Amino acid sequence: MGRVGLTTERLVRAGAELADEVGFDQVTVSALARRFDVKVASLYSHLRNSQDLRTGIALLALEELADRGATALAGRAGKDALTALANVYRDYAAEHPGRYAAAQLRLSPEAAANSAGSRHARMTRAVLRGYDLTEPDQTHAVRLLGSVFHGYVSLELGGGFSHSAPDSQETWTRILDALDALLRNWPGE
Amino acid sequence: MGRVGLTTERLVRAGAELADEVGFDQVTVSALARRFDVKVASLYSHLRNSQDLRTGIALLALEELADRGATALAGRAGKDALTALANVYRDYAAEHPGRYAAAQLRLSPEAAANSAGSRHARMTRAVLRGYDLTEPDQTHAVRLLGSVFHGYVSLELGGGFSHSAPDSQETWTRILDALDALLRNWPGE
DNA sequence: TCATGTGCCTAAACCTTCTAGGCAAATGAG
DNA sequence: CTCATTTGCCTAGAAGGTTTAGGCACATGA
Repeated sequence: MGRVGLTTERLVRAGAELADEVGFDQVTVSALARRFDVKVASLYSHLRNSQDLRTGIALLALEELADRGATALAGRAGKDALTALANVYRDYAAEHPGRYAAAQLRLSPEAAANSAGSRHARMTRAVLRGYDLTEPDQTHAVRLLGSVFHGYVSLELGGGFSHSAPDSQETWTRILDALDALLRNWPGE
Repeated sequence: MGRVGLTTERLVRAGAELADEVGFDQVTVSALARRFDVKVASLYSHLRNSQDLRTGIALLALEELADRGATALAGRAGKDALTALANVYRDYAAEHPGRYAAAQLRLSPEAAANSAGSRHARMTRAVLRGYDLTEPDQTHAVRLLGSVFHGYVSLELGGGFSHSAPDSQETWTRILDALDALLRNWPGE
């Protein structure tokens, strides 16, 4: 039996693909071993445990999302930037539902610190530079946008908006309009 | 060995408690059997399978949430109603994190039809009666509120807003102010 | 060409899910 | 009250996932 050339990197990537195909909670060390046609124990030279694999997929997803966000925001401002960033999350979730689910994994403090989480916060702040908000309102707005993006995408992914009129795309567009209006006219205290 | 008096009902309730204590994804038929000091196989007279248990917990959580919502909305309108319903979700998630996680479970179409899901949609519509929205804007607004409530609560539960200023309660209050302002001034097309 | 280390292996323990079949306690009919 | 039936929890066991320990062989660099 020759060597297959396993690395943590390759395992995490394959795990991410597996997650998109069968769902994040069906990602198992055994299934991954099958995919590489290798015995299960062999993976434990590259992974501390199965949680390690899941964390790796989560970190990968967060990086990919941040990369897409950075690209989308380049050269945009105001509502254009808002829409672009919002669509990054929604489109990524549609293309990679397993990875998106992974990105919601509760990370340990150390893992969170090493994650792209802060890039996401910074991107949202970048969007808000197009609106006239100062602290602490800007932080409130960052959290609102995070909530809406995450909430909408995960309800949509769960099938919450399918099979009922009006269609989800229409609502999405109108919600972004509404957020833009709200940010331009943020209520003072 | 006497009989313990297991029923599906009791198992689901105990499963919900277990979920709140150790997390929804740690809820297992084995752990439940341990809790009743009974052999695992005994539970299979009352549960078709472990997914059945999880679904039962999800349905219980949705009912409890809807009950709390109905109580909170009684006699309230406008922003008062908006705040009351929003706090139902947030407080329930804080008190019962495992059950709240269960409520996010992707249900089969049949289970969803038997769930309290439609009560939740109706409650949100009831809140919106205090604002001047007609279809299809009302549906857009229902979806926005669902997204914000769910998104905020799940980010908060995941620890997203802890250990950074301003504190989460402050943001929550300001987000509800902002949503109220937005609904009173919903942008037309 | 040999020494070393690494990669994947076998073996085995332990846990969770789930099915089949059995005994005994509870229940209800006569 | 007694007996038949139902029901509740049991033992046994298969199948699959996680994880550790230890081994052999292939790759690498001296």
